[in-house]
Amino acid sequence: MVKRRLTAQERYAQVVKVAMRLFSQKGFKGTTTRTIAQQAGISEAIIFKHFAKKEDLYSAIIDMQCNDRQGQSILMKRLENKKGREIFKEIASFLIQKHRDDPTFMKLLMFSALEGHKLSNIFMKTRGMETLDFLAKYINNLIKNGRFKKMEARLAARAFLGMVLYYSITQEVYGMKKFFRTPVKRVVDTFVDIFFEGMKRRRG
Amino acid sequence: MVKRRLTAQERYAQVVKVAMRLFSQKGFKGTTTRTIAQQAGISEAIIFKHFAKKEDLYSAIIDMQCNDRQGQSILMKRLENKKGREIFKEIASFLIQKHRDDPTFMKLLMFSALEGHKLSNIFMKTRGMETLDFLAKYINNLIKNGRFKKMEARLAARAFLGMVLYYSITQEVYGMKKFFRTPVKRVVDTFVDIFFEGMKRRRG
DNA sequence: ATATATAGTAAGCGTTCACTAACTATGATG
DNA sequence: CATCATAGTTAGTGAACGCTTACTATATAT
Repeated sequence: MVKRRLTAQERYAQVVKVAMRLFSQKGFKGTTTRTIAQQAGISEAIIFKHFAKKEDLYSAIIDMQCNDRQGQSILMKRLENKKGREIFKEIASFLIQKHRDDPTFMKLLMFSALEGHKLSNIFMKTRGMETLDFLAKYINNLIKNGRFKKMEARLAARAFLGMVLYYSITQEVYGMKKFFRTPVKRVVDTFVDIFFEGMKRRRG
Repeated sequence: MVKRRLTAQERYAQVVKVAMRLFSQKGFKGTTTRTIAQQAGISEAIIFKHFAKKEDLYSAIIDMQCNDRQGQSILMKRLENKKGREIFKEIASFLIQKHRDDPTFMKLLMFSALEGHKLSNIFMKTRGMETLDFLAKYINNLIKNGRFKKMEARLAARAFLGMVLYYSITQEVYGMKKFFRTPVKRVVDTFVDIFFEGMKRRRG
């Protein structure tokens, strides 16, 4: 088994991947370039051939994550044949499962926001807002056709995303999954039921 | 203006306070003992007279925060004359306002969870669970007297806290307050309305 | 086969980190 | 006023940090 020499692009991508994992586990300050090099199986100098400064690794991660529409398109496919309550169920279970299977990006985003890097800013302004607006738009439709009561749609969207994403944060980051092992389906059903019933327009 | 020499206890408390502020701004790894000393107006060596290791500052913060029942008792006083929907409104506005006025502890807790310190673990196991159980118990009462539908109370409590706390996180940590300036009252009314109506038992 | 571009390494640079030893200044007490 | 416990300082320590320099190994093109 001989290690093939990687091309610049391959190595670049690998280092970004390793850095992302480590930043999400230990934070930017908590991750050393030495460790990144070790985990990537190369010498430190190689990292600095590709990235002038350690900080530049963060920019590369931003590019990668902001351009990666894979997760979004998977979700959109899953939403195609759904409507009403099922839309919210699909979104909730998608998010909870995604973060349960791999909390890397969620943690990275939290670290980024706390450490004041641009990643969280850029991501929130683009992808975060997209998600919020998508939900708000959908909620607005339900308001217009009278199934939901009049309501500030974006605020309602934040309420829904709050239930779901704070659940993921407490489970995966705050370690609640050691104490609460409720099946995803029940969690989703409960959250969506509360939200959907709470949003319903009622006569009288 | 001559600086009085502080007693050991006074200095101890001051250093903990400064450390807490800095840890919440820059994280544990991102805060140097030099900076703590500077901000406290003393030399580094003094810190190590009180705390054998930098890590011990974290333990001191845990003690301080876990024993501080001030916020909780203020909230309990405010809840005394309230019932029904007003309880949830009071809790929501208390949490949102508290974190808006001073997000220090929220950020500290997030950093602690991400950096894997004991603070978040201990706090969640004690105070976090207390809050959750308080809410769950209250929700259970409303279920028993038939105003709320049958429901896993703890999960419902997490849904409500999720709306509220994720709102605070996005506002204060993810920088959403630059874009969303909705008055607290409207946010609280919206969230509580969704939750309370969503939880209501309905005939038929 | 040889030249050339480049992936990769070894070794160490100056700086900053957590932490310490050896000392000095202050203030309360007799 | 002298004593003495202790709050506080100065000036470092070795180790670890981000980053660089000067070099070697390997794949590819002619």
